[in-house]
Amino acid sequence: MRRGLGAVLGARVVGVRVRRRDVLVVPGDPMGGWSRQGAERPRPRRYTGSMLLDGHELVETARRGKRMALIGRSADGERRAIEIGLGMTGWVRILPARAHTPDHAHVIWKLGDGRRIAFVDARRFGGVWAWDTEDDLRAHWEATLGPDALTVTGPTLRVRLARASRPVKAALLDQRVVAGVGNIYADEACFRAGILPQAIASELLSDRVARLAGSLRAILRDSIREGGSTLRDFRDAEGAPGGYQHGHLVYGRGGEPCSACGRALEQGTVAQRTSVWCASCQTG
DNA sequence: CTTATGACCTGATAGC
DNA sequence: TGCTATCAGGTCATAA
Repeated sequence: MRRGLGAVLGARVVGVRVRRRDVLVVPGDPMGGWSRQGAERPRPRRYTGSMLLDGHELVETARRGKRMALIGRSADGERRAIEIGLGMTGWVRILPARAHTPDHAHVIWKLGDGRRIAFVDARRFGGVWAWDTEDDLRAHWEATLGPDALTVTGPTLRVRLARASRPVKAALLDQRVVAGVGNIYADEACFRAGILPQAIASELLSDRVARLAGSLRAILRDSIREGGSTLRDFRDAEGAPGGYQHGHLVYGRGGEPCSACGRALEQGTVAQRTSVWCASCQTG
C-alpha cells in the first residue's frame, strides 16, 4: 500500500476534509495514540488544515511495520508527517478525479491535480496521526516499534525473544518486539520455521530463531510481491485485491491436510488469537 | 516490568 | 425474508 501511495509524490495538497474526527489524533491529544476508546476519553484538541498537510507538497512515503506515513513539505521547507495505521479494515485509496467517494472515507486529502487520497476504514480500528515534524514521527516509531520484520535478522530477533516468557506467537504479534507481523503471518512464519506457535519464545535455540527470522522475511517478501493477503476487505491504493491468500499454508486451513506431511492441521487459540499449526511438522 | 484480558467498531455469514 | 449469534486481518488501557 505504501508503494502504491508513491503515485501521489510531487502533488500538492489543496484541501483536507475530516469527516469523522474520532479517527484523527493531533499533537497534544492524549497519548499520541489510540486512546479513542473508553467512556471518558478527553476532549480532542483542535486541529488545523496545515497539521494535515494542507498546502504541502507530498515528498516522501515511509513505513515501519504496519504503520505508514506521508511526508509533506511546506512552502517554507518544513517537513510534516501524517501517520496512518490501518487496523483490520482500513485502507488508503488514491481516487482518480471525479471518482465516487467510497463509504467510510473518514479523511480525504484533495490534490492539485484533481485526485484525492482517502483514508477508508469501516470498523475504525485504524487511525490517522498528525505529527508536527517528520523527526517527531521517526522518534515515535523508534520508541514504540521493533525492527521491521521484512528485514529482521536472526541475531536481532534472538536478542528480542530471549527475555520473552510467553508463547513465541504472542511475542511476534507484539509490535515492540518486531514490527509488521499480524495473525496471518505469525502462523505462516511459525509453520515454515517448524516452530509451534505456543512454544515459549525464550526457550528456542538460536538456530531455530534464525530460521524463524528467515521465514518472516521470505513470507513478507513473497506476500508483498503478490499484493498482500485479501481475505475480504484488503485492497491496495488502486483498489486491487492481493493474491497471497492463495499462498497461505496454514492460516484459515484448520482441519485440512498439512501441505508437508498430510496430517490434519490443528486449530486453536494461542495468544488470544485463532491459530493453526501442524502438530507433526512444528515442535516446541 | 511483563503478560493477560476485555473493550473498541462494523459487516459478513451461518443458523433458525 | 428477517432475526440473532458468531466471527474477523489490531491495539489499547487496565488488571494481575
